[in-house]
Amino acid sequence: MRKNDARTRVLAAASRLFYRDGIHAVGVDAVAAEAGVAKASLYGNFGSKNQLVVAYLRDRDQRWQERVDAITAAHTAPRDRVLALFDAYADWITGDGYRGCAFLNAAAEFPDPADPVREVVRHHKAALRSYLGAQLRETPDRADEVVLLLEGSAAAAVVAQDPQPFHIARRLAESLLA
Amino acid sequence: MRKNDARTRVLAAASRLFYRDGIHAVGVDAVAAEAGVAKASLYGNFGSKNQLVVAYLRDRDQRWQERVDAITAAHTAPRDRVLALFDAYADWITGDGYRGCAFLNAAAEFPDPADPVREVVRHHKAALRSYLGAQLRETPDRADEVVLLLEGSAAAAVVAQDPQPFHIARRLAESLLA
DNA sequence: CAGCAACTAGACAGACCTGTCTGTATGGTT
DNA sequence: AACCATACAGACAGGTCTGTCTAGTTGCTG
Repeated sequence: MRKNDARTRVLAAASRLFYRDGIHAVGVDAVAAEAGVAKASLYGNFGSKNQLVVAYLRDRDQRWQERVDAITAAHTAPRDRVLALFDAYADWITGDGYRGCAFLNAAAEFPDPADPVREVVRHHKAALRSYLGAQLRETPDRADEVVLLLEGSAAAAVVAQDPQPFHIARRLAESLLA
Repeated sequence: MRKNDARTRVLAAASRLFYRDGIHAVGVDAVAAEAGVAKASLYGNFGSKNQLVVAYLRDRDQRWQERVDAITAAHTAPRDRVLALFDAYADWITGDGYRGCAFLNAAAEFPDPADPVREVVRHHKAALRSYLGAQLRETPDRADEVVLLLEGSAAAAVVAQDPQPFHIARRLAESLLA
């Protein structure tokens, strides 16, 4: 087996299970089985379940940044880029298995603000704010408002099980950025 | 001990612990101990932990409705009533122990949309939508937008540990309702 | 070819979980 | 006064959790 292959597969399995079922609800045995990997390899690579959770969120943050970059590349005007984000979020719920923002879900399961998990969550949200701030640098207040619309629609879509919140948010964002 | 006293105390203890630490992280022994009640009384009154969780959320929903009614009573104009909601939310985070919306947190811990827990969550959000719809019945689109702003700011405030999201959302709501 | 790092399966300890059960005490109602 | 629903404390069963450990296997590298 190639070096770090076990690590990669554990991370992929953790991402699927933690996101789908919730973090506390998934044991390390389940992650190892889903990855097709021995538990010792999981502990050898990550040290503890908590560190695996942090790695899972960091990985997800990185993949999210890459997706945002891909969306950015397809448009030039800041306004189009931001609106494309709403479309991407709406597409996200259309494919099944939508469970909302993995970072907000993790924050719900880890109450202590000093927990390393919460630091990753803050980092992710800061990155979102930073991206929007860069796109809308001439109207910084708009960036904060768009963040609220994105977070709100992601949360509302979980309950509604429907992309409509994204459509409402997008329409509102359109008029905000007019 | 008076009839149903144990039930009331269990519900109060569950509300404290489930909200503060998360539902999966709190065992029934901890709830019984916090309530100063025997575990058999807990099971006699609620049947199972899952049913206790449902009762906890229903109770919270009811208390929330009462608070909203109190806020409503202090204002007459629909616009003032809605804006007062944002103020109440901002006050909420100012007192410590803020952990966001208990219903969104519960939804994060109970992934199955068919779970009774999720039904209570949908009921709560429908009540919020219904309240705003009644206040803003002449501009129903505004109601959906205000819901997004409230949900978004509640979620963002958890991560930020700061009432600023509520201020931003309130400012945006003000201009929406102008 | 030898050695080493990373993998494998699986048993194990110790803690915690939910839910049940036994047996006793107590307060309100008839 | 007698009864009964409800409360109590706490042991218990059966399962799952995290994390460790043993022992054997595989595959790259010098």
